[in-house]
Amino acid sequence: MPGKILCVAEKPSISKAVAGHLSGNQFTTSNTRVGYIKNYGFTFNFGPPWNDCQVVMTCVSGHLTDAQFDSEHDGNWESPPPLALFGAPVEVKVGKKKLDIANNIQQQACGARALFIWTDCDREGEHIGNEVRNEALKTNRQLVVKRARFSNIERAHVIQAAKNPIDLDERQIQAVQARIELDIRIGFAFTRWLTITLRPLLGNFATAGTGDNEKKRILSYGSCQFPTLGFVVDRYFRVKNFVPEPFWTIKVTHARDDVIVNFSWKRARLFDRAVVTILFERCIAAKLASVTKVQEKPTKKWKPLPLTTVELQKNAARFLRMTSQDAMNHAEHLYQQGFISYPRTETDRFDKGMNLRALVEKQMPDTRWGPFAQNLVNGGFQWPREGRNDDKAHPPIHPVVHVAANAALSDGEKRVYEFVTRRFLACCSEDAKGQATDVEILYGDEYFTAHGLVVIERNYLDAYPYENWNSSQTLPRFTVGERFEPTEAMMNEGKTTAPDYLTEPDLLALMDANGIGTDATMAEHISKIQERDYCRARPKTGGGGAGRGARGGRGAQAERGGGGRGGTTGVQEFIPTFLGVALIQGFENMGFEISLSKPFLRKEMELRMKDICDGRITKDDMLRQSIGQYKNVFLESGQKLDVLKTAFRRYVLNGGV
DNA sequence: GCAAGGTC
Repeated sequence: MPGKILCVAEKPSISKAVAGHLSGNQFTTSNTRVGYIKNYGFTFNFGPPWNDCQVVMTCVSGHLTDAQFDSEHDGNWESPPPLALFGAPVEVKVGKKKLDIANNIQQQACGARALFIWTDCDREGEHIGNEVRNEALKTNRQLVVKRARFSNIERAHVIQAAKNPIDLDERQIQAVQARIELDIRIGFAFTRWLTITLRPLLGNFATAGTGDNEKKRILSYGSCQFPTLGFVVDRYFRVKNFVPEPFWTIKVTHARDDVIVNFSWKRARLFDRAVVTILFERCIAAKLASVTKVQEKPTKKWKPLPLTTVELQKNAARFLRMTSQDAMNHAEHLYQQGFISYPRTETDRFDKGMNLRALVEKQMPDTRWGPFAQNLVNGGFQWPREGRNDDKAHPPIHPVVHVAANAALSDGEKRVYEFVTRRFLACCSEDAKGQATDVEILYGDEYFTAHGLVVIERNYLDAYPYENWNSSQTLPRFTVGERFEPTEAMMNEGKTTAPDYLTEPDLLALMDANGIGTDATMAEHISKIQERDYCRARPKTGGGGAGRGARGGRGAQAERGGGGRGGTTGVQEFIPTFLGVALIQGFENMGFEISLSKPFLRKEMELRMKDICDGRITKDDMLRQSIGQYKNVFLESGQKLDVLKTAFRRYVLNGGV
C-alpha cells in the first residue's frame, strides 16, 4: 500500500525541475489558488523505508511568515516609546499574501506519511523549511519531516537527494530566527526614534516636493542601509578633503630600430623634490645605462570566472549602462521565461555533474556567437575556472536555452541575456595567450623597466567584447650587459588627484567585501538609501584616468575591484545629500565604540549567527547579548541627541560646511 | 509609515 509523500520546494522553478526528474516527466499538474504555484502529482520509489510512494510536489515563494509587533506596539510611533520595542512581544505570523500558499501546504499534508523539504540548502532556506514544517504539522501531527540535501538540479543529483534525505538543521533555523527578531527590533526602534525626533528639524529640506510629502518623510535606520550610506559618505569626504600633493618622477626614453622605447622608473614617483633631483643627476652623470634583465616569456590573460549575482550587477553598471536594480529585474524576467538560470547565486564554480557542453551546443544557431560556440563544440571546450564560492544552492548564472537576437525581449533584457551568454561561452573557452617582453636597465643608481606585449591567441576574448587586451609596440632587441646612452632622460613634476566619487560597482564591491546584504538584497539597499533621500546618483562624466595617481586612498576598509574606467560610459556615481551626511556624521560624532555607520555591527551579527550554527551559543544567548548591546547604543543616542541635532543644523539647515 | 530576508 503506497503512502503519500508531500514535497515542498522554495520556489516554482525548483519544484518543477525536481518533479520532472523524479517522475521522468510523467506527472499530473493541478493549479492552486496562487497562479504561479502548481502541485505536481506522480509516483516515485524513495527506497527504504518509504519505497513506492504517491508524491505531491509543490512549493512556497520564499518566506511564509513575517515578524511583527503585537497590536499595542504596532500603531502609534510615539507611545509606547520606541525604546519599548527592544522588549515588546514579537509575533511571527503567516503573511497576508502567503495565506493561500500556507493553506495549500496544510491541505496537501493531510494524509501524508512524510514531508520532504526541498528548500535551498542555505541558512534562509533552512528557515523557510521550518516554516513549511510548521504549516504541515498543523493538519497532520504524525507527519515525518525530512529535508533533501542538494546543491544543483541535475537529474542524478536530485534522485540521489530524494533517496537520502536528512533532517532539518535546527541550529540554522534558530540563527535566522535571531536575525529576524534583531532586525525588526533594532530597525523599527531607531527608525521611529529618528523620525519623530529629527523630522521637525528638516523643515525646508523638502526636496521631493510638497509639505505633504514632508509629513511622510521617514528617517530610517537599518543594519544594511546605514553602512551602505556610510560607504558613500566616507568616499564623499575623502574627495572633499583631498589635498593634492606634488610628486616627481624620472622618465627615460630610448630610440632604437625606429621605435621609441619608454622606460618607467621602478620607484614610480617620490614626494621629495630634492631627493629626486639628486637621483636624477646621478643618472645624467652616469651617461650610460646598462641592460640588467631581458625576459621574454609567455603570458596569459585569464578568462573570467563563472558569473555570480554580484558580478552581474557590477558588470551591468560598467558595460551595459544599467543600474544593479535594473539588471536584476531583467535577469529575473529572463529567468521566469526559462531563458537563463536562477539569477541570485553566490557560486562561481560549476558542479562537475553539469553538462556544460550541451549548454554551449544550444548557442550554435546564434548569428552573433554561433560560430564561436561551434568552435568550442568542435574541441575548443575547456572546463571553466573554479572560484572559491559555493552557496550550495544554485549554480553560476548561465543561459539555459538559446534566445535569438530578434526575439521579443526588451532592450535591457536582450543586453543582459547577451552578457550572460557571452560570459558563459568565455568561461568555457581558453585563456588569451600572448608573449611578454620585459627589459630592465640600470641608469645611475636607478632601475627602469620597459614592457612589451604581443597577443598571440585571443581565444575567449573573441566572444567577450567587454574586455580588451591589445598588443603594445614590439620592443627592439636588447641584450643583457649591453650599455647605451639613452636618447632622453627627464625629471617630471606631477600632482596627485582626488579619488572619484563612489560608483555603483565600487559600492557593490564594498558591500560584498564587508558582508552587507546578500546577492538578492544588495541592489535594494542601494535604492533604499536613494528613496530615503540620503544620497543621489548622477551620471559620471568624463573622468578618464581620474584617480590614477591618487594618493588619497588611506581608508581602512577593504576595497576590491573598482570603477575608474575612463571614457563616458553610463556609470553612475553616488553623492550623499546633506541629510545623509548629517546622519552619518551625527552618529560618528557621538563617538560610540562601535559605529552604527560602519559595517562592523552587521559583521558581528553574521559571526554570532555562525556561532549558533556551530553550537557555540544559543539563539537566546545571541538575542540577550545583542538586544542589550543595541539598547545601550539606543539609550546613549538619546542622551547625545544634541550631537545629532548639531550635525543636522550644520549640514541640513546651513547647507553644509 | 519602520528592517532584512526570501520570492512572482
